[in-house]
Amino acid sequence: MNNSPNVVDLKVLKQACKNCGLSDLCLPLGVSAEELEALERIIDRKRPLQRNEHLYVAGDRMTSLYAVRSGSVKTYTVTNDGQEQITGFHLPGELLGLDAINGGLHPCSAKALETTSICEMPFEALEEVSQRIPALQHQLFRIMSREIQADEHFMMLLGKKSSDARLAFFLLSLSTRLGARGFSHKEFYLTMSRNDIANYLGLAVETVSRLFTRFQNAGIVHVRRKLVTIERLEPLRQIAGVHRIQERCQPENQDLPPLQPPLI
Amino acid sequence: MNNSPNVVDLKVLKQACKNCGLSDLCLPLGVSAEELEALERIIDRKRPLQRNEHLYVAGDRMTSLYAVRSGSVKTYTVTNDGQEQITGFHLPGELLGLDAINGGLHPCSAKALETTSICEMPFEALEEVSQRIPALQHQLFRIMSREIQADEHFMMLLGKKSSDARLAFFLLSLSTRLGARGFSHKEFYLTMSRNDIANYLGLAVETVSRLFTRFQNAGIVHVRRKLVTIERLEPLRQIAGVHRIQERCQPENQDLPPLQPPLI
DNA sequence: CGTATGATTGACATATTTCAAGGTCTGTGG
DNA sequence: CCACAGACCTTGAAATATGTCAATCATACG
Repeated sequence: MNNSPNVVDLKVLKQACKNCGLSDLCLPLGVSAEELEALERIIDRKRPLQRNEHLYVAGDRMTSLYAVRSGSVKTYTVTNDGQEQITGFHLPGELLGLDAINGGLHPCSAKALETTSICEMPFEALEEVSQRIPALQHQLFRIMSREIQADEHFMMLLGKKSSDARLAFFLLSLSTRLGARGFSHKEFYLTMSRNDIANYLGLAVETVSRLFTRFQNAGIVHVRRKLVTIERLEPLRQIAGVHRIQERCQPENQDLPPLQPPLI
Repeated sequence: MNNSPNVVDLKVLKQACKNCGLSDLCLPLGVSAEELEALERIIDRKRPLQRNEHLYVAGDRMTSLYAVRSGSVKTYTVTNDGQEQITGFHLPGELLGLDAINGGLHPCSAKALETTSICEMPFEALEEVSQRIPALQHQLFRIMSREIQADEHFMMLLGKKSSDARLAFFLLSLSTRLGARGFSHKEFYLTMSRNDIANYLGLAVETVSRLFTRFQNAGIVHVRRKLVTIERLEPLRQIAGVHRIQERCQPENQDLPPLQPPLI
């Protein structure tokens, strides 16, 4: 079935891009069938990570990029005053390690939030292959560009948006990304703790907790521990002040009471 | 002197990468002399922009990346509730437009803060050339990676740091970047307004203004309108809680009064 | 089951924003 | 060259969103 010359491990090859449901989210987008083979040859599938296991830690030499196949990963740095700062949560189909190309060392650590399987792509090989396959090079540029764009968007969130807008955005982002991966848009498990969410969004845990209760009392979401159900999408969008990227900006955030003010 | 076949405009060619003092900050880093020629052939130098002139506006089709040659540029989006959000200030040697590769449209607008000259690099040509020149491809990956890394760092600033840390970081960042470009580390003009700074740092103008006075009263910087003089670097670093990237993290932020508390 | 960890809730503290006023440049046109 | 207008910046006082501290509660896990 697979005529690759270097059959090291059947399990590895079975999981290659061709048969991966994520291929349209991940690298192979826009890469032809033959080109895919060249790509597959360099991609390795690591043993799955257990919850809390590290994929790499800050300071590690960067040798590969990684794609999440299933599960989820958080990346974080430790600031010099010793506190953790989460830089991102990564879902299936998303790439990890792009921030390390520049310096050759990982500036962040990456830790599995649940049992997670990962594809490893040795970076030098990836560069070499993308040297031969324009579509792959282009795709890599696109992926990095998308990351930059997302970061800019997130900077706006942190710089200008209130706590409720941040949480709403966070939930919508998860919903959209999980939806794109074939999971439910409406109902999902949070694989990260409230602490992680707060940390990521630049808020205190208590604030996040209060917001969940407020959202729930307002009938917008239902939250039971880690399980989130989005009940009404539109209000959530309003709260997030969604900024549907790539759309002409018309003031859409007209009225709507500010989420039942303090909601005493 | 230049044997390029398509001599359209002498002025353009005179300004090519080879003679550009910024080449070690900009694309050509790590590109050999011959390779440089191929690169130069596609780089165009636009007429300088006047203050407040746009290089592109959000929604424009992306055709080129741009490098700042001299002057400075701000990039910003307008959120759907109509307020501007500045996503970055760009100094000589820095690239613009990386966030647009993904969608093909510029998600931000770019506006000159002063008279500014720009190199234009048609993106398709750039991709094609970097297909042939591994070092250029690598350099592009690195530049995008660096951008991602910087964004992550900035996210931490916005999410976790106090207003004084933000302004201190901002001043240090300008100082470092200007220094790398041959300008003074210690004394420079702010080409952006207080409003722009506040907007960028996620603060109110008034807060920025007060912080400048506080820093000045503490003898850390001297500020007279747009002219900033850094008097004492270390305290500024302490306030910023510098996170010297790529260094082993040891708590270095020990004591030092929190900038003469409220400084009544 | 009991313990530990994470989540929630309340009361209080505070950094930063908002509102309001006044001050200071800078460029323009007389 | 001067006067003026408008933008920009600074400062103070009051308001507020969010953080901090502390206690309780729920859940998961050994």
